[in-house]
Amino acid sequence: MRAAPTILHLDMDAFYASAEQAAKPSLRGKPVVVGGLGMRGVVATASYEARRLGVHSAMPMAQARRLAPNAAYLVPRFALYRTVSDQVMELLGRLSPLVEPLSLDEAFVDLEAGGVADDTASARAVGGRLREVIRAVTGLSGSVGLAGSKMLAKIASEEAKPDGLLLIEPGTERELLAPMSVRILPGVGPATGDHLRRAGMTLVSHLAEAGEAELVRLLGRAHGVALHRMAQGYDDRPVVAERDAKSVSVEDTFDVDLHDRVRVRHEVERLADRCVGRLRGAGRSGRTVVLKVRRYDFSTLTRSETLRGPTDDPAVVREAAARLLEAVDTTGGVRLLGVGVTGLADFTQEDLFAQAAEAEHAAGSATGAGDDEGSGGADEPAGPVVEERPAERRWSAGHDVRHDVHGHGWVQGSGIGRVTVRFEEPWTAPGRVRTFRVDDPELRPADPLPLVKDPVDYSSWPASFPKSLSGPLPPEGEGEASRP
DNA sequence: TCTGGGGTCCTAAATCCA
DNA sequence: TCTGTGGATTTAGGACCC
Repeated sequence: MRAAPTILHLDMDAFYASAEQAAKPSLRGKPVVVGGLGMRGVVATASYEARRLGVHSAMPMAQARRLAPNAAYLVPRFALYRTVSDQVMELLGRLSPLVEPLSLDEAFVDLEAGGVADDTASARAVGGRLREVIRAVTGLSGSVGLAGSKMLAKIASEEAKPDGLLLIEPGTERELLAPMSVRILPGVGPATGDHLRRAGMTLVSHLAEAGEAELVRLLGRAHGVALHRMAQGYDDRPVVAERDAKSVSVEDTFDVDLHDRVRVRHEVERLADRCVGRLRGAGRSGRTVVLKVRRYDFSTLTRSETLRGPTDDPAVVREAAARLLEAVDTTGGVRLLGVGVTGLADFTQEDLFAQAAEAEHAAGSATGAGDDEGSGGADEPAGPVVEERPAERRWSAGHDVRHDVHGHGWVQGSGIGRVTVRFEEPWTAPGRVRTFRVDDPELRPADPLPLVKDPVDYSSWPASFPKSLSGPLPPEGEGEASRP
């Protein structure tokens, strides 16, 4: 364990929901729930207003609607979140070459490796400034945890939420952890938590007292040893930048269970194509193809097949997935299908063969430009299934639009030939609502607007601060959450 | 009243091989 | 040649994370 608390964990507060509130002034201060709107959707993020009503992530959407019938329900807009995330990660990258993103809204930063902090005071100052800059650039708040290890930095940011900063002083780690629930430790989820509770261990102090041998007996080698160390506040995992993906997968849950075997086969092929599209988009290839099937009763099984060498050929993956499906009993219905590829490589063994072959008969088997993300397999294999694309434009709730007369807005809802739009921009007051025919020629889909109109120039941060923020450093912990 | 989608890591059994 | 051992690889499943 390093002496100084120079590992920083940043966690954006209720990220998706906050981004939607920043984009849509009329939703600020109101409960907002972002997640899948289908009949089998779950909550991805709930705003703090919605959390007060008992809504939390991973909750079935139907349950959320009962708890918060008046909340705004929105589908996630990953393009927007990724844009904001990129801004945040770029700022973190200025603090240190060692930035480890965990998701769109979370990352570790090794401040010491970046040379921007080497003691408690400087770390706290950098963390505080970072929060200011993130707010100025993105319009959103993030919470910061600072400690001598990843685990403790993450626990600190968790405790600091929302919109706070917490630094764990060196030497106070064990007493801080001791009275906390075992569930705060990374790797202790519902199952392990239950397991430990049945053994009489609910607090971190219980784990430390139990001893390594006992935990290993209970949880197995790797988990037991790791947990015992964590319980004592000991964690020397380094911050690792740029970790390569180890697998690529796609999956779909269907609104109603699939019973038709032909349809199931067809969906598996589509998933295989989508998976390969993503794989190619990342410039990778993979050797092991995995099929995932969730049945009507939620029982889940996987089947996998390892090829002789890595591939990024859609036909190869499709055929492997189809073979795997042959060995699966789907009577009773299929709830979810997934296709994945693991054993990733940066090259394809068949590359040379494929290139030679393609050069030969230039008439060529469909190279297919299969790199499109999302929009689904463009070219269907010849078959009787002709999917009619709905001619009517789709206006999905929450998405941005532009009207020739009324300007920028977002879709509040649509149905029976009508679409309702609220006209407002991130920097305007809450706007008016108007309703149009779905085929109104003056109404078009639009890209999201940036959340901040004229961001202060932070291009030289952290080397220097703009005038408006270059006052003296706040005294210890001012304006930040203090330790409970 | 049900339970998303994208990943990671660990375990254990079976199998193969030197 | 027979037997045993130990490792690596493949496969399936489970837990966990955001």
